[in-house]
Amino acid sequence: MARKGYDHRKVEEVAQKKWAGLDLYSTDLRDEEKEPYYLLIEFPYPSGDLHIGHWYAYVVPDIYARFKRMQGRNVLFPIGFDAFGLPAENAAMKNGADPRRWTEENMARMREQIRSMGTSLDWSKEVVTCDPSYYTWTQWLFLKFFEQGLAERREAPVKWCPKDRTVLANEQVIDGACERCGTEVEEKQLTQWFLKITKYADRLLRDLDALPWREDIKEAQRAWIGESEGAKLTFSLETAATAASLGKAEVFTTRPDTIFGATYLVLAPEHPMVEGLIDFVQNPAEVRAYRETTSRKTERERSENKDKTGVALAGVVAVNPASGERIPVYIADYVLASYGTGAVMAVPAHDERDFEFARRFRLPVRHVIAPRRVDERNPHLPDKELVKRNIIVGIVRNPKTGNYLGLSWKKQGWISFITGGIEEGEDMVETARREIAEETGYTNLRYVRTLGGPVHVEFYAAHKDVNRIAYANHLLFELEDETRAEVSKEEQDLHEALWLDEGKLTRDQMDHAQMDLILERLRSDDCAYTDDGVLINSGTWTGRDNREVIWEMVESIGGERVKNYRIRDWLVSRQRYWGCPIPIVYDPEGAAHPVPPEHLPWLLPEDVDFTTSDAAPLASSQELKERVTKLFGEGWTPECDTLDTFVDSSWYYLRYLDSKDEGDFSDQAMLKKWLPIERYSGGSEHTTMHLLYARFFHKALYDLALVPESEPFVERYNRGIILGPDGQKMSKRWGNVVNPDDVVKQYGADAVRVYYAFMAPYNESGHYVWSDKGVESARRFLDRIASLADTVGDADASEALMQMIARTARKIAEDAERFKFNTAVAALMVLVREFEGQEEVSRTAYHDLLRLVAPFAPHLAEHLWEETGGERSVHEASWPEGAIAASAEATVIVQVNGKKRGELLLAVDAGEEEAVAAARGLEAVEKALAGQEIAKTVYVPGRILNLVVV
RNA sequence: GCCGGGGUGGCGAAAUUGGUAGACGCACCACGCUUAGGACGUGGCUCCCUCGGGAAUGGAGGUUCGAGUCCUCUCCCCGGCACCA
Repeated sequence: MARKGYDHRKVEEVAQKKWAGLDLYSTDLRDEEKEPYYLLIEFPYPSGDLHIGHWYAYVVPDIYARFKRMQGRNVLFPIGFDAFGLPAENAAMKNGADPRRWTEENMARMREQIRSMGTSLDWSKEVVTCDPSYYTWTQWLFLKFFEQGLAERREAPVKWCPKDRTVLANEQVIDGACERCGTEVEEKQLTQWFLKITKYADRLLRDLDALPWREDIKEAQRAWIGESEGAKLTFSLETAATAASLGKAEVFTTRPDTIFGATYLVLAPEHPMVEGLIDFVQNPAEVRAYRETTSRKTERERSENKDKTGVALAGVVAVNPASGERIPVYIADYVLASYGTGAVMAVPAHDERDFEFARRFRLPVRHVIAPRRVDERNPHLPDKELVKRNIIVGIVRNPKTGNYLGLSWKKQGWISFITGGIEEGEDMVETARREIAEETGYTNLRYVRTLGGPVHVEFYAAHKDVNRIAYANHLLFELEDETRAEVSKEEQDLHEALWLDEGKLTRDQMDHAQMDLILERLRSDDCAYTDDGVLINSGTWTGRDNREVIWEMVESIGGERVKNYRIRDWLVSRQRYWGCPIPIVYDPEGAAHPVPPEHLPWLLPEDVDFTTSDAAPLASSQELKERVTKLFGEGWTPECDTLDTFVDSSWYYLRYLDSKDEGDFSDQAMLKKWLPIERYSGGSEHTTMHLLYARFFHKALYDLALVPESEPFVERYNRGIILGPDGQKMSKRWGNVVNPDDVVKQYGADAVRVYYAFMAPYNESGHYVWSDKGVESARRFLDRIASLADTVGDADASEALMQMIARTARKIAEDAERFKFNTAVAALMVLVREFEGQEEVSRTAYHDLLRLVAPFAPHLAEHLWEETGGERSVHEASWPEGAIAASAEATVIVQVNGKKRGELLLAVDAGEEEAVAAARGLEAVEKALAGQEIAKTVYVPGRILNLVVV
């Protein structure tokens, strides 16, 4: 091994020049021979500070692009720049630079850096979103949306970032703070442009199912869209005193089955009806004050403080459409104006939030769903009379000992709490006191509380010979002292009282099928029961299963079955300069009109003072004002907001297919040929933003017949995150940012590529600590491959080596499909070791090796290919898929009772008898058998032989 | 809290989908080369051990000839959503 590594700088420079000379990476989109493969990576924002983590995003997909080309596919692997955005503007404000120049300088630098990685990206189709030739089509598409009613201007509460001085989309607000700068967002009522993504919520959700994406990505989108199925129910509002009609309030609920338990109604403070109702309430000042306070609260303040607040609309009542009951009406900020109908029917017995509110405002709790428990030890018997009863279960605790009072049933051997039927009109607490006294003698009891609502318990009551349904009400008492009255002879014959410690309170010990609920309710203070069960106190529905009748109930009260979504319309207006101008003008009356297509691109003005303006910077442009006046007339005014940059990036992948076209946004024939994109690789931070927006855009364009498919991306891969060498997120603040230029200077681009490929599987959400040692190790591996060149000769390669090459080629191809380049590189390492064992390496074999190495280390492979007499470029060579001969022999693992005791080299078609005989020849096997008889043998030819001796 | 994804050596990870657990690397240890260090080479490297083996894939059970892989329960970590009715 004479060679001590290679001169990577020279090798890289020469190779990159050679590829440029051969024009290897300009994809011919119209090629008819090769099958197309569209591989997409998220195009970068030209921030100017490309760190080593960015390499991960480019070089690993590049390995795949190169591999696919060698497999004979016509690979489209394009790139561009997402070039509008705030940082350019902020830099401009800070340094007085021009945003366009700042952006262009950064792009120039990044093009060089990305090329230096040895990427095979196709720059000939580059798109730059801030170029008028691009954004003219962004504007054109926006106007298409406008024509379809998918772009709409309306007043709405919006999230405002005071630091960036612009509104934000919901997706850009994280925990009530601006996603970009962390400033707490404010809520403002503004007139803004929205794209109606909510119209597509259902399809965005449904179409996810068929996509072969990772489940966590799909789940994140599902959660973001947030579908819930329920009903809209209408409550009439009237004055309490005179029953004069005050209109109708529509509520959205997912639990219309609990309608009989609605004990009050809540409107969001911002609900449009409230304004009108104020005239009729007895406490208008209070209502106004509450609305004022809530409107001043930020999103974060509202969600941080979950204590319920609200104000009654005194004198207003709502009529329950199911029961006709009149119930009070409140406004409270736990009801959101922006979700559902902005109004809810409150069912404290079966909704935790309503329960909390009811407790605070002392509103009644009415149970209408009873959990169902069936006593499996005592099930209903056929042909027995069914008797329903309301009962109490008296639970008596002795606070001194912590024990509970039970009854031991003499004949039956049961242990239970004290139970008894409630007579018509009898008070439950009185019933319980009476029963406890009669059955146990204890009379000095303090009533503590009732444990939740009634429980529906089904069992066969042997002593009465009937099938029973008991609605059990659990009442908790505490023993005040041991005072005991005498217990009658009859009762004493049936059972005797005994004290149970807490550990005895289990279903195993106690004769109550509802023990789980009793324990749960004893442990924590009672709260809402939100599960399913049997309807009670619900008029004619009483006794029915809630899920069975839920939609019948909706129908019977004139409700409407609807789906509701958490996702809100996409707010796209930005009060910033460096973005795509919204191609809208306003007539003197203030009505919005599209800028006619002949005036596109609707250019971003340049005479803008964006450093001082507090409103939209475009408002300061004289040129824009004059332009509008000139084209549309006196009194017409421009739209001064720009579009969210996520609009620009929602369709860029379509533009790659015809990036220079001045007559259309893309090319229909090419869209048909190249869509959908086979694989889209990016970062997890875009799951509920870019990725969702792009899917929405694509569906809207599909409905406009502008694209041929309704989903843009077949597969989506989210890569892991590269941490600094200290295990922290790379950041200038920590001083742990790894500079790619330094690393590449020392180890070479190929070493970094191999390091990233080998580090871990790509499509996983892991965090990986950057390690110089890892790159060093990758470099050592490359040096070994380079050293092999010195041993290349003209001899033929052994069949064994050629077989190993073929198997490795297949292994890498399989791993590459799943982006598991870590195991692919491992296989290459094993193969290289095999090469190192040869005295002379055959040229053909070595060239095969270089072809396998080429996607990973494209520069070195090219250099060695040329050095050892390869033609043109290794990157034009095909993937070496040799035939793999079936091997005649295989290692069979010999086990005794499932434990490995040895191995055998056997013909793959060896029979069981032969295998057993051979195995018995192994000393370790005989020893393990220890003379015992073989009861059973399991033989999988070519794999395993298990001898079982009981 | 709800939903999703995961827990395998000191670390990154493998494991033909029920058939040799830890491939391939990093780090570490020993030896060799060397004046020395580095680089390189050879070997070792889950734990325990009386050197025959034994235990081990977060934990506890189960199914199976055989379980990292399948089932039940449970603990922990990561991600998403969260006053969404």
